[in-house]
Amino acid sequence: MTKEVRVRFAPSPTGALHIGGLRTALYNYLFARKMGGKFLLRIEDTDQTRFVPGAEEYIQESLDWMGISPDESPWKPGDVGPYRQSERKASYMSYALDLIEKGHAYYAFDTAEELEAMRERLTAARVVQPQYNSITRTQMKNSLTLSPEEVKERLASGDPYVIRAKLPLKEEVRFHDLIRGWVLVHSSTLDDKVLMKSDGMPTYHLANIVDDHLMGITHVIRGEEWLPSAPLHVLLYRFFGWEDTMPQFAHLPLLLKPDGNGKLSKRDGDKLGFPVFPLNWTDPFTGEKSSGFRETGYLPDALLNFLAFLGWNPGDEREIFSLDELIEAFSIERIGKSGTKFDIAKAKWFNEHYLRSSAQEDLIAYLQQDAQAAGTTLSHEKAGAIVSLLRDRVTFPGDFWRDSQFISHAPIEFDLEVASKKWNADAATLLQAYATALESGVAAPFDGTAAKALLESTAEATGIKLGKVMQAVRLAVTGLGAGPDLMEVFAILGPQEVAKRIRFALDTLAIVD
RNA sequence: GGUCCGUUCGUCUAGGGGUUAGGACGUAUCCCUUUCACGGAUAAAACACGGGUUCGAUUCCCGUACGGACUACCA
Repeated sequence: MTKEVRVRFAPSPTGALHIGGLRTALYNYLFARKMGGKFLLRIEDTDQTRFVPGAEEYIQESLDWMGISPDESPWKPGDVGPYRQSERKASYMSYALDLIEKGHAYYAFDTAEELEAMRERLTAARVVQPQYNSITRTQMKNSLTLSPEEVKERLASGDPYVIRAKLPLKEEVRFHDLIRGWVLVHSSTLDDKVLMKSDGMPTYHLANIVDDHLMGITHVIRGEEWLPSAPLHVLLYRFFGWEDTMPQFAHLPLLLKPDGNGKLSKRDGDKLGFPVFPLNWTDPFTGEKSSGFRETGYLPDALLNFLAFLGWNPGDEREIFSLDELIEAFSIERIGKSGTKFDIAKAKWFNEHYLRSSAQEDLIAYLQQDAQAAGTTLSHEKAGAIVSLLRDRVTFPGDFWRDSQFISHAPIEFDLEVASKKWNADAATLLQAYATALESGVAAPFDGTAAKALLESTAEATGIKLGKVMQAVRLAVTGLGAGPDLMEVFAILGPQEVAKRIRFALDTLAIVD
């Protein structure tokens, strides 16, 4: 029997969860579900200087909103907790000491100034890459160069120190990445990374390996930015003697800027006018606000579908996938290798698709909410009519309210360009007659068909070709030159309101032809 | 600079030694239609470059170019 698949999403709570992080979480979730395994959330808060209040909750809420909640998390602990690294602090030191005992790590007492001096010295000597490594450590203050007595003394007197990994001078580090294949790195290009910081907290590298091991993680699916440090991680597994249970790695291609070059960043969203975060976020320190996909009007299913296809595809030509279908179709092998530019137009297309297939009642609820927020109320019936009218023409739920303003408000001014082209004596004659007919009372129900029949008979009676004046009719009643089916609009407005608007237009618009 | 990773239409991608290099978004045109959308149809649009290997390379290999990540007591 094979081991149960366990994967984790391990963000740091340093701000709003980036959309790229959300995609990483999604892929982890899909893989876990596909394999019948578990998806865990571990908060990597080992850098207390960067901790941002609210960030954890933001991560949780984002995942919940997307429908990809973890099976185990700080809020839903399984039996390998705690799920916050700050709460696991006590355990890391013993692992670091174990490494020292095995000869794979050492104490280092160098001050920031000494490290800086070392880098300057190496740069001056034209060393291409000044780093703390198997060569330079022989000239630094650490437990490899100092006498055992002095080390003991410094430790006892509370001298600040870090623990560094002792990397081999010459060794090929080779590991298999599920997405990239074999990756080969020579240990001489690696440096002696800090494992334990002087504040007693582990760095990412140590905490990550220890926790993944302790939590039984079988697959590490993370961003490509981790690829360069993966060899160090492999070495650490080896040092600990955990190589046989080392997780498999899969390094995801990055999300890139839509235009030029580089990794997609917060600024891009601001600049190009689309969100790069799942939810709205206000930085608690600077007060800076960032908009979210949710508040912009993206449906979770649409965002899910869009995100899944940024770097992955099912291998056939289907594009619309529910979460369940994504789970069914997902495989790590089909994740691409190259970076992916973020194209918001495609996201909109997905959103339109999902919006059109949404339940009528949901859309009515959106519209009624917006109306309420604007200080009015819309009856369920009227909201329903508006939703039916606009359903195929909107991108976001908020568009229902925005694009139906002409229904809630009679025009006070008219599109002058359309007026100059389309408003003429024939139109005025027809509208005059139509308004009179409406005012003299119409049989209920006044639906789109009835409105149209009456308009057609009026046109016939006045001898005016309807096709020639339709746009003028629209202009008179809505103030606009284009829009949804006019007769349905009339039905929603009702005969009295239509007549009233026509009278106003007749009084206001000058005949130019 | 160094190390590592990558490169098929504008974008997301399928494909893979011999194909009219397929799909989707976007764009354009046409149809539908009282307008605008929706929908339908059609079109323009790609294998970064140079060497190999091969009967044949977009596909395999090597270079070059370009892009990206990393290069902290951040993750």
